[in-house]
Amino acid sequence: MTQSPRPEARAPRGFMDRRARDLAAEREILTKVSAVYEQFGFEAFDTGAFEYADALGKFLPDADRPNEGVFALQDDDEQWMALRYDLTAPLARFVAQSWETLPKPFRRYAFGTVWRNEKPGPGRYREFTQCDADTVGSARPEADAEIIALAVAGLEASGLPRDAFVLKINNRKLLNGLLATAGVADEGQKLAVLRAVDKLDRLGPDGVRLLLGEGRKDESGAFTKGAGLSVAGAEAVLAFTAAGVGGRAQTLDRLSNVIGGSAEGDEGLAELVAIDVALTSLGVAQDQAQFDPSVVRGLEYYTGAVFEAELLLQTLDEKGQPVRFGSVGGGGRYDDLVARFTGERVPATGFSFGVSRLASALRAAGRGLGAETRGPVVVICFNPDDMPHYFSVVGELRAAGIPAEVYLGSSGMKAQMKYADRRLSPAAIMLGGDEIAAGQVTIKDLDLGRALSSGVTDNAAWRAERPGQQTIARTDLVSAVRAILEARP
RNA sequence: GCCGCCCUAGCUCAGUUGGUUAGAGCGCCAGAUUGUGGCUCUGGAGGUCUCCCGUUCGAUCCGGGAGGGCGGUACCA
Repeated sequence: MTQSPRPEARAPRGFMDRRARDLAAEREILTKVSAVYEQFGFEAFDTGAFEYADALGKFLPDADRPNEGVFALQDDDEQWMALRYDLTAPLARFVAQSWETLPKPFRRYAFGTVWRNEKPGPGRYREFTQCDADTVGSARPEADAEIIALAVAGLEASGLPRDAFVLKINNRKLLNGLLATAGVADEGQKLAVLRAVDKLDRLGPDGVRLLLGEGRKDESGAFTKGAGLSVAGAEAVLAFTAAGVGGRAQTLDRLSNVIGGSAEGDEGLAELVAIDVALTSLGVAQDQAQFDPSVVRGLEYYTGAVFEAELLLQTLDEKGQPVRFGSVGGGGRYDDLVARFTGERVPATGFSFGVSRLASALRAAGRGLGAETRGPVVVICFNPDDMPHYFSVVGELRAAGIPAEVYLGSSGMKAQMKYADRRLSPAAIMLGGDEIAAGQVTIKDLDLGRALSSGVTDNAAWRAERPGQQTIARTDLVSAVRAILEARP
């Protein structure tokens, strides 16, 4: 037999192993957010992990670079398939495929894993869970307003404090109108302007001014080419992005002064007015959803309103540096996505957030599942011959709704106690020869012991005291364990 | 993708001006404690010093390349 080298035990980079604590936090988010979304009339919906690559749009694998951006492989009929990189593209495909039979507008939400084949970074993985809610088939601004209200309600339901985040709203048509007035028609130039504005929070107005004009050299000496706007054009864009201060009505007033005149800009303004009216009657407060012209959302496919859920938390990392959480989710109106399949324009709008990102935001806000996940009641194994007794105990406990297990390792008693301690078990059950003969059980309250152990200095005394330990009639097992659980939930 | 820094035990890091057996703290395992978690003490396991090529009598250390990590920048459906 040939000696093959041992594989290195490690997860692929960008892929995460998650233990009970993280999974519990994510499951809780999923449960609470789903309830809110269903209350808004959105139905649960999911698609498969793979799509045919051409359905995913711009990142078409080719023979040379089949995995650029996505994880792709060839089906046995030679068709390229790719793991979905978001939940919107599969939705567009499904809607195009099922348009005739769907109730319209189609309102759905989805939790699902998505994959991106790109360089991972801190807080950036190649596999993660997204949650999306979308309305397909309504061009009304009220559809956008409902998505915004739903996003606010969903984030709040997940446990994010109301003052820990704000939904920022903008409309692509405003900037398009502004640029049209300034004589910018080139799509590439428009995109460069969007990218420049997107960096406002990081580079500040001066850095963005450079990027709107000729370009900017950063600290490392690298040069980024600018959008090539005139000085007047750049100033107009900057004035526009600075208009988002105060309540929604004030921002609208200020915007109408800055935008003035262009047909597309006026259309965008009118949509924001309608959104404001709807939000107000839906009870979404001024400090929960604001208009902010500096919000961009990089994506090319947005055609109207865009939103971003920004975290306002100020926290410090291990080194004491302030942490910018930035955006926890975003979305907007995309009226052209279904048309890629059908040729027919179908208006759509939606919001999306990353579940693990939200979970870490909740942790930072002190609202995460702080407690470790509790272990089961552990039945100590003294002698394998007595297994039937041990299993009848866990059987009773389980039947009473109490998580329980028999220790099935091979270590001695001390190690078994340590095991139960490490699992954060509430209690250990001891059923040695003596107890079995006497029809009794010994129950050790581990929580009580944990509370007392910090004050103990002498090992012999600690062991002699046996805090929280009681030997009772076997028939009282369940009620005694239940008493321990209820005393310290 | 581009630029910079880094890679020694499970983790955090010492160290060798290139010389036989590479260390610490924490963690892990065991004993002291025949059926008891913490503290303490004692002992133990665990390393091709990231990999490959080169220079050298000799490389964990010097040079080149690759891989991985971190930071910045670009991109981000």
